[in-house]
Amino acid sequence: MRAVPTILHLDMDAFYASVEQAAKPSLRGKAVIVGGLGPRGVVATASYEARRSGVHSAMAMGMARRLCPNAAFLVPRFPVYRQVSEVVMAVLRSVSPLVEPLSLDEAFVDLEAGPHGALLDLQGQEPTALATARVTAMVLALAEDLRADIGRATGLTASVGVASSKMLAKIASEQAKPDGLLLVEPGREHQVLDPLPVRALPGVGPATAEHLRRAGIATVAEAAAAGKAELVRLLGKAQGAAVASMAAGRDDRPVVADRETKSVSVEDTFEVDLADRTRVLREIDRLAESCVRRLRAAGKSGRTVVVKVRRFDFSTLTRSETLRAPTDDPAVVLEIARRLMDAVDTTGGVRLLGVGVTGLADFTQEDLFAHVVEAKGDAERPGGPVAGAPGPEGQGAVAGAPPGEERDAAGAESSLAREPAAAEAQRRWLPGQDVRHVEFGPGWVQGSGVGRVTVRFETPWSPPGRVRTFLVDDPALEQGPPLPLTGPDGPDPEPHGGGPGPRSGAVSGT
DNA sequence: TCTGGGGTCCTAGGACCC
DNA sequence: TCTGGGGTCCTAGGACCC
Repeated sequence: MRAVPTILHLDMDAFYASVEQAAKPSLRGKAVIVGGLGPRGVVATASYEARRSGVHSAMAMGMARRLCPNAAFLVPRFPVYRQVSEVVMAVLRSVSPLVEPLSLDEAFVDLEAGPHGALLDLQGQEPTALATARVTAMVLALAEDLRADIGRATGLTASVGVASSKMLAKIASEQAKPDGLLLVEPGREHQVLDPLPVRALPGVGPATAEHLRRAGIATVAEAAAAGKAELVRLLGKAQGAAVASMAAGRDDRPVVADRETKSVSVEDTFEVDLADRTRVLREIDRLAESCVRRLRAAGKSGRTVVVKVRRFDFSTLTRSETLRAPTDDPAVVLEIARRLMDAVDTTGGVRLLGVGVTGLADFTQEDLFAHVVEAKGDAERPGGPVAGAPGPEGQGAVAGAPPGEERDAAGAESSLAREPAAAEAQRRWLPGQDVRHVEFGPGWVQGSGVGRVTVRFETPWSPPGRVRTFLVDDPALEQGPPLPLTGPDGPDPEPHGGGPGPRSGAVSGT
């Protein structure tokens, strides 16, 4: 807990949806929903326009479509989000080297570690009202500059919270949304914290909140009043103590810049449950290879292999095996994953499969992939996609060939090769995806079906563009590269996304 | 409406060792 | 013959976060 509000939390507003609105002029001011578009997809991000219809993150896509049928439903474009995220993090590092990213769109910054740290430090002085007011004014100016810099660099809006701890900085940025700034003055922490539902505390999710509610604890003030002993009794040692501290406003967690990766995993939910054992094992092979490729791209090896199975009824189990020494050999991981799978009953069908590696160590060997790859199709070749660059996310596997046609796991022919043309077209032209036409230039897929694909031709820096329809196999149309958000004439002066105009202020006297 | 994918941390029981 | 306590590792599951 600091005497001075020098921890900053920044959160991009409706990040994925705002990137799409910036990239696609025709979507600005419209409801945009980004997520898995298949029958089992969920919402990753909804624009504020879509949220007005009740759509939110993690909602089943089916429900989102019913609540907001006229929204634009788009597949996520992670390479673009990653690129924008790097720009955002670079702007944050211009203020202080101590930046802790929490995800692509969120980070903590420790301002005391930066060039302004000395100025902000009260240097052991009494935190007089005057000194505190001076520091508060400086931090507010700094944070407002930061938001403006991010607007200029990305064309997007961000919300910022500043406080004397991580917890309060994060709560403040939440309250500032969208496109706002909120600073919690030292001494006013309880004013902000006490009335909030316990759910607002980090680490208190639906299950814990329900547990506390049954014990008559609904707000942070009530949790604080309950005391540590009672909370430990209710929630267990670690969580009880954590909730007691947080509720009392105590949070001394430092901002940590370089957190080590502890596990790597890959999983896939299938559009239709897998019933066939052979198919299940083939998918395990694919996931294991993909997992090891990412492991090696990160320069790591691991000791424990984990497989994850979600059955038709959503019951989920994991099976793991630990080696004596870490490996990054795909053949080893593959063999263990298969063996673990042998002990799992999949009667009734499998909804999701996953393969992961934990117990990571820092080493890689070269060329272990060579022999595994030989019999595979182009899609699975390593060294194609750059480290960590995903293919289409959340695509899973489409219902494959009918069971009668299944070959054994070693079969050289991939199921993709025998996929019906219509299904192949469906996966080739996904809404939101970048395309290029030899005559009309760059655009994006608006939709496809019955042998046609509809494309809107526009770029981040053009006015809203026109829509044209093509045959799905039109040779003039191909996948395109994602375009940068900032056009040839430099960044857009008007940030997109967010909602109402900027707001900022400090929590001070009532 | 029907529930993604990538992670982190904690708990608890049993094995094993001292 | 009956019975220790503590530490560490492994496995499985669950809550939580974005």
